[in-house]
Amino acid sequence: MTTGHGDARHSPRRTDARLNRERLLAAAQEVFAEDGPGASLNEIARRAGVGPGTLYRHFPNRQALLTAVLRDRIQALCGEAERSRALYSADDALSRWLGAFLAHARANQGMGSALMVDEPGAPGLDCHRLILDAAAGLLARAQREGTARGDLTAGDLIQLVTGIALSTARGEDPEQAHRLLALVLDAVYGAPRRKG
Amino acid sequence: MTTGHGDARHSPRRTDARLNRERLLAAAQEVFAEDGPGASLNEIARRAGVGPGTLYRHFPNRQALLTAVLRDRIQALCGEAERSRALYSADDALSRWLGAFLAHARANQGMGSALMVDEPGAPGLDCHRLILDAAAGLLARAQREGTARGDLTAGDLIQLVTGIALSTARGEDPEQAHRLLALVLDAVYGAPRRKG
DNA sequence: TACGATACGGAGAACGTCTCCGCTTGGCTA
DNA sequence: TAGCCAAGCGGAGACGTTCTCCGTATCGTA
Repeated sequence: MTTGHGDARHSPRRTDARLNRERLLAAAQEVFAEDGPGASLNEIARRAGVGPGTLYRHFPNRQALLTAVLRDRIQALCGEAERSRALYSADDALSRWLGAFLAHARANQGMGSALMVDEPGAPGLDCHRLILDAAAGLLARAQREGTARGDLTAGDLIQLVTGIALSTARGEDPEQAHRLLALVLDAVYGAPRRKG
Repeated sequence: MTTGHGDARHSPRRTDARLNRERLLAAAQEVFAEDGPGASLNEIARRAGVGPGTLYRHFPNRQALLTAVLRDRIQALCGEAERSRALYSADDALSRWLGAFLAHARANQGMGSALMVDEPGAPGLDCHRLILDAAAGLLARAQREGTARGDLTAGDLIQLVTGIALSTARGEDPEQAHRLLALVLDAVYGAPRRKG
């Protein structure tokens, strides 16, 4: 893995700038977790101990900041897909990973989902493609070696699970997301049913 | 049908007030359709030709305005459930109505969905229950007379379709929502699959 | 140590939500 | 028809948020 690739792209030359960037990411992680993806960027800057201008120089908009915060986790999530692939059967690997993806999207109060849904800039695309590729790999294998139905694209699958995350993100029933995912998985593994 | 019931509850005594309320609703319908549920309330007031204060007296918050705008459509939607019930088989009635519900939620850019997800105040509850009851009626019949699986609640079903609406509301592929709904319907009518 | 590029920070413009209160106006009563 | 008064209007303005601009401070280098 090219360790320096993703990081070097955004790391400033001066050490104080790099430090501020890290402080901003840490603060953003906190505040987003508390107040959701619509949290005040001013508050993030304040908690990071920098001015608003500094925040906006490092991250030109909310989306860029969200993407940066989630980048590591999403990379980890997609790495998990590889491991899942090695450990479990084709169907189980897909199911488990979708569960992890759902948990991730929900834990971030739809932030990750926001990345999938809204994509105003290029930064979101990275994560979108990353997730899409991970899902596509698992799905293709489940279609080849498992029982997943063939007429299903990774994009649709991700969109559906993203929808579950979005609609249950603020709900009070913590089990609901699991039930809905199980329902969807039933469809994924069930034979396509022709409609008369 | 008690025609005056829902209307009388909110109609002001003075005619100018009632007129302003109607103007506000019309403007809100326009602006929400253009800019989504996060549209500027000031802009709505401006386009209605009233001051912001007037808007906030009639509708204390965004949610109340959203609810009022959607109220008629939601009532119509739920009325459609009754008609569907009479015209089609149990399964078809459910499928068709869910399709209509999805179209409604998407057409409103997640407004209707916002009603389902966020419910800070009582006004949202009306619509939520209305929709839930309509869905529950159709689902119960499809479970009794049709092939819908028994371990499924109307709440879960609505939440799932709401999720489709949310995640596809801003998407560019207009067919995706239909595909996702079809997939979900496969699960609804497929036999529950026990997981080892 | 001195210099120049780099980055900081906060003032402030623009916009949004929502409130308050003095003025207007509709509808009832005589 | 005239007059009263409560219901209702509207916009100024307090306050929060996003995002920009530019004078100033600081880092890294020579």
